[in-house]
Amino acid sequence: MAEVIAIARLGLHDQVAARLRTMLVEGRIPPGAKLNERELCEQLRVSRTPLREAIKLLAAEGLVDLLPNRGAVAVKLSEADVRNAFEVLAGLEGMSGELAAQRITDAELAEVRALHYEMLACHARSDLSGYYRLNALIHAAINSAAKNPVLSKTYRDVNGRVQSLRFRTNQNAAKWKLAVKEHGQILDALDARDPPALRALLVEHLQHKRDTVLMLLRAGEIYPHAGPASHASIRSQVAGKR
Amino acid sequence: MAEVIAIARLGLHDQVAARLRTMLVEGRIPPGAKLNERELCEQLRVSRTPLREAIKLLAAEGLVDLLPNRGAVAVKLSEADVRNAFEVLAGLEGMSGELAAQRITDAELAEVRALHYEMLACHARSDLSGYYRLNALIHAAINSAAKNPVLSKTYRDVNGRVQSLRFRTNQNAAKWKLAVKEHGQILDALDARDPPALRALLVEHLQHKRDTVLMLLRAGEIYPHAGPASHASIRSQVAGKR
DNA sequence: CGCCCAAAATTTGAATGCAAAATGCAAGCC
DNA sequence: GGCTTGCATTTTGCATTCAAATTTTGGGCG
Repeated sequence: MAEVIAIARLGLHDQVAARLRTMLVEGRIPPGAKLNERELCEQLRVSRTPLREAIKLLAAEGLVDLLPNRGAVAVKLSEADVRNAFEVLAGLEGMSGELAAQRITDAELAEVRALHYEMLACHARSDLSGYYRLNALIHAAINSAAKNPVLSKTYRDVNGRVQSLRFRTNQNAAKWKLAVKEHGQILDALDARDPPALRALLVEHLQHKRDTVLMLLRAGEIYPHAGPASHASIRSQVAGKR
Repeated sequence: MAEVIAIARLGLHDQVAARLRTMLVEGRIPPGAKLNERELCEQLRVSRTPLREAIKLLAAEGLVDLLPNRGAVAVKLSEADVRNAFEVLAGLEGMSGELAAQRITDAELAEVRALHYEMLACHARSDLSGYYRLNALIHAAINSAAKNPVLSKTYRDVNGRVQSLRFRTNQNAAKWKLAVKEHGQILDALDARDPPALRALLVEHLQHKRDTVLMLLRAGEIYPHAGPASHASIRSQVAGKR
């Protein structure tokens, strides 16, 4: 009997962090909101200690800003923050593709192809949430094929910052179709083991995603209706700390 | 009166984290060593709570591995870990250079040049530690000139993982001279605002640094004499978590 | 003599308690 | 009447305490 129990092998602070992460990404804790410790304590039914540890973790991940003696607030990304994050993300994803095209195994490629077709199925059914799930899996698979755990972790870190925005992005049909087309080209480049091509495609893919997010951000469809200037300024200062 | 006082506005856990970081980078806490909480508590004269928070932070930064219910250990980088970290670092630095060449201001360029000459002075005097300091400042300046805080933070995060190795690297004269020559070319490319050239130079520069570190790592001059296989395996598993 | 199991001791994880800082409010002052 | 100042309340930060898990050690058994 080997791995009978793999449950509860997780620190409490990790569970709390995971739940908070979900709440932040799904917008249940709106951007700019203060994270009241006592409130969250009784809501999550845990003590303050693991909660505070979780908050520290999220601060390191960049999902909340930690103001000394003033608690934590959910980050409210400015347009510049989004541009910066996607710029880095594009670089990392391009790098990931370049390496994946060199190092991917036949088995891994087959799996990516399978996921790709599943994604096409979701697109055909207009199953947006399923599409997003598969989309994330495909990118994760490519990332994994790059055979560089440090790269994967770094990508996850940066991606976590804009994940909440991507989550709320409801693409229009045209954008969606373009994204699907790009995914086809990505698969081709991967199949041809063409590093520069894959890099270029992924960078372009991310740029399109960035444009979509920015457009919705400007239209105020993501952060419903709020003054973006207020906390955005401190945000920038905090980002350049240490 | 604007910025008269900006003192002591630092949380205790941050101070502790900073000291631990130094201890780890300088090797006062050797790689692979267990971090005993009680021990460090009386050594740093703080309670366990801020210490634990600091350790969690360092774990997020990748400087220590956090084993559930078993405490933290200082990371002992395997050769693969070093390769991976430098691979990402080269990508980030290349990206940084590409952007810096586009966005650097004349004033920033002048400052980089000044730092460069200071570095040459250190080289002439065989002042290694001064050289390292200036070298770090130059790279930070280029990073800063890229005008992307997310990129800067990401670079710092990844760099922190191998900083302890770079710190212990005593270059030989030939390697040193080559590095200085490369820095000259880097300055030229920056001066010419040539993004692709600067990218290529920085990537190459990082690769050379990687080779130097790897050579010393293999020779056992960095991790004096220990079985690298033991903890390296768990290290890899831990790296791919979440 | 070596191996395995069990109980003690150490160590980590979580909860509570206490002190300090910040926020909000109200009264006094200009 | 608006602004500042002092006090009360709330909230955060750190220390201490309690509980759970792990490692160690001692003894018994094969």
